[in-house]
Amino acid sequence: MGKKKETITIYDVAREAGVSMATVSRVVNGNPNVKPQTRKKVLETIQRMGYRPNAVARGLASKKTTTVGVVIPDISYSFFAELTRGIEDIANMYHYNIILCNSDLQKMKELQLIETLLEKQVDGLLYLGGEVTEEHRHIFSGASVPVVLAATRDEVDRSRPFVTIDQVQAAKDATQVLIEEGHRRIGLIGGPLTDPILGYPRYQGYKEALEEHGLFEEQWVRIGNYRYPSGLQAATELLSIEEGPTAIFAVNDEMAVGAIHAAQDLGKQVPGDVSVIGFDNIPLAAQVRPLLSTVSVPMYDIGAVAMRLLTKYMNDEPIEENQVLLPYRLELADSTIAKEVK
Amino acid sequence: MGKKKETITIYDVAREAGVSMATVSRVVNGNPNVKPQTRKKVLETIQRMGYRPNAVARGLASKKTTTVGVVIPDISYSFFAELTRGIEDIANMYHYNIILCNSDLQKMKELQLIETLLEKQVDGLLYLGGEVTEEHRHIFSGASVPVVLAATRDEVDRSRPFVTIDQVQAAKDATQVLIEEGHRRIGLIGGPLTDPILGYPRYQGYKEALEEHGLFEEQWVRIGNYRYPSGLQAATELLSIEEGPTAIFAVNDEMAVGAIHAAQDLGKQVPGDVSVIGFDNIPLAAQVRPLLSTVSVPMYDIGAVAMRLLTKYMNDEPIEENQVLLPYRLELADSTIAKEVK
DNA sequence: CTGTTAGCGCCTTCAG
DNA sequence: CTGAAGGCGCTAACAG
Repeated sequence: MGKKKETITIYDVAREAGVSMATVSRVVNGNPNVKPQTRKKVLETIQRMGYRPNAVARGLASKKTTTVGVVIPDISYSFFAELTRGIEDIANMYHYNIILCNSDLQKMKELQLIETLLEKQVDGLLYLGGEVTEEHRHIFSGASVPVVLAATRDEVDRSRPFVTIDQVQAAKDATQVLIEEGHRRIGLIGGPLTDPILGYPRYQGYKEALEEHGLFEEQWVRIGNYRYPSGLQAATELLSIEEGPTAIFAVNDEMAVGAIHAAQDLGKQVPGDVSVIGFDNIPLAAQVRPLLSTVSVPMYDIGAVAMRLLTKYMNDEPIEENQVLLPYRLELADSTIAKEVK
Repeated sequence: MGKKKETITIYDVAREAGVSMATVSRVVNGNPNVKPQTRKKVLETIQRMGYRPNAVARGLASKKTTTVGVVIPDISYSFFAELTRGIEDIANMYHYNIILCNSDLQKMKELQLIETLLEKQVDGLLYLGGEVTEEHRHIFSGASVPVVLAATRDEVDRSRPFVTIDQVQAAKDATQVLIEEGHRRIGLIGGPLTDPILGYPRYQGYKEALEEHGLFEEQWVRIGNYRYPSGLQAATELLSIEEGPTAIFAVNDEMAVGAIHAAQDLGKQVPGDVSVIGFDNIPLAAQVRPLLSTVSVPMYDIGAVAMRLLTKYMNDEPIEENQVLLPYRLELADSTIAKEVK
């Protein structure tokens, strides 16, 4: 390991094969302007010498690294893991690699990572799930490479490309399901309302749906941190209230499953005594009893579409739509009573 | 977006600040041999001109990219997502970035990705969870950068560094728990026996434990693909047998949870009628009722330790141990009867 | 402490 | 179809 092999370069191959560096470069890059016979000879000596092209040198000379930067809140969240899979698959398909960075949604860390990625001369940048502040806008617009947002959007710079879903409407639809089931007291397990990406919009959708029926009551709102334990706890509180909620909308699946277990731990039946609906449709939703009703978000597709959009920018392909709201779907399973409304 | 800004280089800064490129390079790289006053002046003009160092050029000149390659089976598996988080955190701490590649355990894809990563001049390589074949050994030993294995090992080249756990012993311990509970018919939901990394070793541990008590019976072995549905199905089969198993060891948590649900769907109590124990201790294990007993594998630590080991190689630090078997722990919860044996 | 000078390995005109 | 030559932006001795 770590042997300091004397690196063999394009120059060595050229000498060995009796051609010029330019010719070797051409065959390495699949340039058609090479006589088949010459190409064959070069290919052979490349093989024989075990030559491996240096992508860094190529990057410096060509100003392309075939690498894209991906800034993500936390890869251990299955939501983002799924999204990243979509990104990587498409990236791979177009022969790009991805540099993955976890930001934990810390603004300073995000900005610093973006800066680093730009220094590394990525050909494009994908910024996932985080807030877009003034500083972000500044660095994005100063970048010489395309930047696409995924699972988030910029509410100020309306021209910034993005791929996500309509959070407000989806949350509204989910709440609507519970209303149509006849519930009058519907609790929310939300995310921080200071979170402009998920927390607030989903709260807003919930609120709008209830207000249209005069059912909104602040007392049934609890705030969690998107993780299972917080859902468990919030639901335990809500369900311990005398004359409390008979249904709960949790703004993501982890918290929703926490809510189901809270109900069960309190001896309540789901959905008999309490209906629960989640959001995202991560694998966990199908790995719990009762199966969780949820808003199915096309996580993989968000990543894939965002990456595809980015490749279009990087290759100067024509772009018809650079701001896409992907469709979501209500996945009604066993934690609510109503089945397949639509 | 994508504006072709005329790139400003170290040379521009030097001219503007009235110093040489070397000096600018020094301040950019924090070299102490610069008069404070000069440093200040340079820093100012860097700031003013909005100069951004080009890491590709630096990489070519210094032969270091501060980037490591990570080849992983599938980031959407929470096991690997967790592991990757450990890797990235440590990488970040040492100022490295990671290029992440999913291999889906396809040998050809693995080899091709490794090749690409080496072309990109990564300073080191982390190979996770996959089999190490002759071709792998060949490319690894030909690489001029260190390669560390994580969550896998090379059974042939006994010198290749790795970080993982003792799979056989852990599986044996898990099985032992069920034996000590008094079960005589213990089913296995395993992975493919052709999988030398997880499938076979965990099967082996199961088998050894049972054989020591004369309890091994081929008929109670079922093979899944590590995913929830396969566990559900395998368990449904096992539990439908007249005089079938009264306990099940699933070689990973997803399948184990599938087994719990299979039992419940058949009207059986867990652990009253059937005990279930899993393996890995992914978050899901704590998000199911009853809480899953499992073998707790330090996923994050495997990643972190492997990355730390890699940094040592990359920085030529002294290395005391380059093959580490991390400790695992039996996490006995509610899907088995015995509590905290130790 | 600071400047000069070679490259790092490859791509890309531009001639021929 | 092929070769020669000039960078890409930066680091790393080596002088001074």
